Amino acid sequence: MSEAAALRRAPAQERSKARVEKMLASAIAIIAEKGSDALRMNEVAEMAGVSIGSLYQFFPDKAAIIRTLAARYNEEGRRCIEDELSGVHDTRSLRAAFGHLIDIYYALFLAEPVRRDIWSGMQADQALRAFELEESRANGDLLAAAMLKVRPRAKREEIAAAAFLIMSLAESTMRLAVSVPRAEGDRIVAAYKSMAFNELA
Amino acid sequence: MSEAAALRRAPAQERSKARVEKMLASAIAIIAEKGSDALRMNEVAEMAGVSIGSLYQFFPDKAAIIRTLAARYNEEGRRCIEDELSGVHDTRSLRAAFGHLIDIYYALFLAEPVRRDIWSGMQADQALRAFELEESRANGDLLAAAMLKVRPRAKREEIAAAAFLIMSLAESTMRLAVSVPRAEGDRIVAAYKSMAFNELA
DNA sequence: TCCTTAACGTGAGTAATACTCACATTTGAT
DNA sequence: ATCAAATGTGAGTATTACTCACGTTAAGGA
Repeated sequence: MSEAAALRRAPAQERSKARVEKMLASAIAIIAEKGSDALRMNEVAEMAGVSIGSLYQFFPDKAAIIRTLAARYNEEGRRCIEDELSGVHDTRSLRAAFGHLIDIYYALFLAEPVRRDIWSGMQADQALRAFELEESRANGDLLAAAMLKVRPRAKREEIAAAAFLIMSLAESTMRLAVSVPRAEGDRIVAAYKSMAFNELA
Repeated sequence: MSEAAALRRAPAQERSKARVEKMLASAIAIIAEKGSDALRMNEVAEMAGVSIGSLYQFFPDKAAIIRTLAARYNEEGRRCIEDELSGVHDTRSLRAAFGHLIDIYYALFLAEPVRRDIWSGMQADQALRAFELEESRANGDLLAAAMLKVRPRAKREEIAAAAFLIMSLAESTMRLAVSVPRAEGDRIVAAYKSMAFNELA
């Protein structure tokens, strides 16, 4: 899985597996409390009750921690997308599925501020920004497949670009929406649904 | 102006004014060559031919340099927006103006990679992210005014939210478009125009 | 049960870099 | 000419990501 690539060495024993999870949980706790800008490797190690050396035994660098967490959030999002789009067979169901998907995403962002803070951490590193782009592309491919079902005669390249854009901007919209007062965020999400609906089919 | 707030002390004499400009020019050169992740304060000072102390005499921290550069790019963008939207009087002219605006923006992003790299630098700091949000809001207000001219009976709050979103996502779209091969970028920009058109009026 | 080996664990130490500060120099006004 | 304010300097400090030489534990074979 994608997590493996981020790790310097996969934990083989149960003992170390639990320790790695504790490191990640500590990182989440710190990000939740102080934001990803304030994530300090020594603090992660201390909170997890391990030495700084152990932390680096498994994570090659700080970006690897951010990347691992992002991969988990992305995987959760990916499953939502697949679930929602699997039953699409016409324009009506595509729009319904997409609208539902946006609602779920928005609820996730509202409930878990760490989701947004992780993203901030991702932007600090060139490699992480590239990773984020790949994830959006994968999500775009899923949407493109659903759109092609509904509009089989459309140009594939245009559908692919539109789908990529729609999924990528959905993320941007969520980050924007949770950065402003709730009432305004709701209006922003509604506006995005409206924008995307016309482009879907 | 907004630059003043970013400076620790405004240069009063001609001599220092020129030196500050040289510092900014050096920062741009470094970002253009190696990206904003690789911006080093000592290198900026060295390239500008000043001591590290002089650099900090005017810029309180690294973020201030990024912020000053971003403010200049934003001001240029703001003027484009005002110019284009000033003549709007109906749906047709609003769409034409917006389409033209996007084309200009895209051309700017393609011609000046530093524009995108500056943005990456902005995301590294909480205060800079907040600054970026304010800028998008200001741009959104300009668009909202034009939209209200065309749709005077619409709810102001909804127009404001839609305009804010459209301008904010326009930036996101540009960054995405210049991150992929040119042909794909063109399709993405076209898709965004199409999405936004429906929401404008 | 003992031995071997690989996995795991440690934390003082290194390197890079943002930023400071005590002091020197230059400029403009009187 | 003289003073004060503005400007200029760079060695030094603080922070923090990351290393490495060495110690400890667990699993498997004899």
